[in-house]
Amino acid sequence: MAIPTPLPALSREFVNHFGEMGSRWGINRTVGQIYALLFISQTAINADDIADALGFSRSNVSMGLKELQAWRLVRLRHLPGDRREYFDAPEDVWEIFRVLAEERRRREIEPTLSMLRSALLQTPNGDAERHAQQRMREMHELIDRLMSWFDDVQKLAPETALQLMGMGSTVTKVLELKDRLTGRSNKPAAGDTGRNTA
Amino acid sequence: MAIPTPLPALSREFVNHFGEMGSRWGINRTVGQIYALLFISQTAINADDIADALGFSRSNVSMGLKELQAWRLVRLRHLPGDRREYFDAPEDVWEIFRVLAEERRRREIEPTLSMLRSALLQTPNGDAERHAQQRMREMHELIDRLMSWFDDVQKLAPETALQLMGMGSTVTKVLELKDRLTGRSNKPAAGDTGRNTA
DNA sequence: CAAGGTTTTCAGTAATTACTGAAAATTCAA
DNA sequence: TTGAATTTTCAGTAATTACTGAAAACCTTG
Repeated sequence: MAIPTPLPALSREFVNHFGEMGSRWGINRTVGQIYALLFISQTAINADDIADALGFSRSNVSMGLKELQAWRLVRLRHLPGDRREYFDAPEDVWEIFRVLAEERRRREIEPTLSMLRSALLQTPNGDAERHAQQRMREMHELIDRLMSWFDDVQKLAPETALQLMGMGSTVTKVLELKDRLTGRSNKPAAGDTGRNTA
Repeated sequence: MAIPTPLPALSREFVNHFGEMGSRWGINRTVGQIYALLFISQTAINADDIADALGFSRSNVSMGLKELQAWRLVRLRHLPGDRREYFDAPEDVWEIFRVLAEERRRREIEPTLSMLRSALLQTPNGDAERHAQQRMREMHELIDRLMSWFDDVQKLAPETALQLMGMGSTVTKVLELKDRLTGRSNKPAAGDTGRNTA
């Protein structure tokens, strides 16, 4: 179509917001807007329509879609009798969150974990390095715990996980009870990951 | 000192890594390196020493420290008999994580929540907008749940929270038990936040 | 396998962000 | 209050990242 259909006001706001927030989230304006558009769209759309709707060049949309695919946030679809590629965003918002968390972990956390692991294997030279290494150990330990806990939560089915979300205070109570029953301190021994396999 | 003391190899690696990852974490190289240096440092250090150690201009360090203070990741100290400002990073890594999560939430999530809230108040025009609004509702609901759950966890003392981290699978078991006892479905009614106030 | 439709690549350019040095502002002690 | 020590600001420049248009590559099907 020659004159691109302007987005309705509500959608426009949403799309613009994602564009602006993009930089804070580590993606660029284009990518943010494309994702927002796909997220609220009722049907799968093709690259030309996206370019029209958002006023980006076709090549920019192509790159943006590539990045969104790398993030596993959009799916490539094919419509019968149409050679063009259509895209949509998965429906289940919990699943979207899970994928996002997984990708961020892979890109933003794993590299640091592996740097820390290698640093912890080295022999420190002098007092300053010994202290530095100790700090790295503390950081590694924290990330490690956060990650294995996240693994556990991630394994849960969506409904169970959502239910867990609402149980913060309840869980505390359970822990208190457990402590009272077992009458032990919470402090795990050094080197213990603290994970409960029961 | 005229010739800046070169950082020991181990520290150098850590600092460089934080510099490189900085862009993925939404901070720049300078800020990442400054934070890394403070994190592993045994003592508080002043801006000139940071500039020397990392080879940045004094003004760049000043800006970097300002940003780290805005993130509440570093503290300003004063040494008796020295007019210069010294900085250090809080010790407790769990506390650091908490502050970081809080700040990211404020900067990266709250603006979106408030945009969504305002969008949900509007009256949709036509089918497309109605669907778009429904999607926004789903997104809002998810974020809302994640955040109130995070509030709960955040209230816990460090030891308890760390312990919770190790309990993912156990918590699932508790939920299963509860369901078996009460014999009800997990699906909360629409509009229900699902939070358990018990 | 040729042609038309479609997507991707990439070199060049625009826009944004990071960094510096010099100057201004601030702080504190004398 | 002055001035030396220190920090902050900011205009200019460097470096990086985003975006475009044109051309190349990649299909599909006639």
